[in-house]
Amino acid sequence: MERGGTRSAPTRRRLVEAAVETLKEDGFVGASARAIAERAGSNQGLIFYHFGSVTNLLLAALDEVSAERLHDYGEAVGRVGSPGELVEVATDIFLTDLDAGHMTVLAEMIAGASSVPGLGAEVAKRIHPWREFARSAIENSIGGTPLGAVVPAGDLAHAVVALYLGLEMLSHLDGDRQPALRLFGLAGQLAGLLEMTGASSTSTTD
Amino acid sequence: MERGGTRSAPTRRRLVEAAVETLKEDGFVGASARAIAERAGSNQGLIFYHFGSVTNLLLAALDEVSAERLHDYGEAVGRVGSPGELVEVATDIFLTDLDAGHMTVLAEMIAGASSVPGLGAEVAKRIHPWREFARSAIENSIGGTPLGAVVPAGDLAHAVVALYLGLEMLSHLDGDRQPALRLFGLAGQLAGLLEMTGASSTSTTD
DNA sequence: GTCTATACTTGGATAGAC
DNA sequence: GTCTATCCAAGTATAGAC
Repeated sequence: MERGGTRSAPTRRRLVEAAVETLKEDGFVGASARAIAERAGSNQGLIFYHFGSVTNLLLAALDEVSAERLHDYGEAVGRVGSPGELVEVATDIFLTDLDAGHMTVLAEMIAGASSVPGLGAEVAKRIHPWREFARSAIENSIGGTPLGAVVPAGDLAHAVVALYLGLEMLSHLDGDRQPALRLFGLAGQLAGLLEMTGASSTSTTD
Repeated sequence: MERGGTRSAPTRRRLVEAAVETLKEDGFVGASARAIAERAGSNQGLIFYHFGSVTNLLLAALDEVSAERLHDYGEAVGRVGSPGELVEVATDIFLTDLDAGHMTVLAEMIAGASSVPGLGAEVAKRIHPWREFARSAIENSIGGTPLGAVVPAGDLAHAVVALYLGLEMLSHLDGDRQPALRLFGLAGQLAGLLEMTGASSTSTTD
């Protein structure tokens, strides 16, 4: 239901969506005010009216993707206990993100941050929740196990985010997602092995 | 010792070096013909004379870094046997690359490839040797062990390159190399564990 | 809030003098 | 092989009409 009077932000939203799409398809370099505005079906000047600068719009795009992804991740991981299940869900998430290009937005913003003063800190701020989410999911999965006692969840989370990012970039580069797929298969096997050797944390009453 | 007559390619080399530095400091977006030429102390037009386009110069820069790195890697890994030693050497290499910004060149080129048609394939071509090198080093290290029988070296190499890339991007983003450092420490511990449980491949005559 | 028009800057690329 | 000058396209950003 729409209000006839103000209807405050349809253009703003369209610009953000267009910015996301442009980052996915044309990368950071291709994400100019003109390119984004054209994709949004509106004009270039509105970007500066609504966001002040192209950079701010791109950050809004990153916020959008970040929020959406973290929401979906939370739903997916909510009902996960064992490491095996976690890997299974992570594989699913990874493939979804890869095909939809969600991570491309992140990767392009990180790389682009090298070129725009001050952007790095803003991007870092927005990546922190991803790492924190991974840490929490990992802790819930291996927190009570011997492995969890040896390997700090925070460090592992950092590695997972980095690997996630690197795999996306390589997959995107030559359009081949097979190597990444095989890796997740491998991770699944290792997780299965882990569940049999170490004590699992799922519903084990001692 | 310099020849007085032709002295064929000093400018060309200076441009390549300047391109490398510019990619490191200002990223793909900042690596314009004018910015590179200024850093090289020569003028913009020479880039097109020598390389035809900025993109070609950037690829030459990537070639340069790639060749130099693979050479150094080869030297370092040449005398490595056990997984523990491999991790040790890898840590050293990683820190060197991180501080020198070698991987930044790679990361920026991969990210920038999204924006320039045809660049992706060229960059992919130049990354292939890195993966192949990693595969070979891994195979030499765990090839004869039980782990090597379960985990394909090629898949692991892909993961290593991806992780390497991802860690560089995250470290570069917020200027904090501590998380990456802790990870390598962790990897060292795991490798040590591996050497004790599984059979090591180093000089074991049965 | 949206559109058109425009100022200003930077960048890729070429021509021509030296 | 190098430098200057220049063209043209694209980018950011603002002003002002609607």
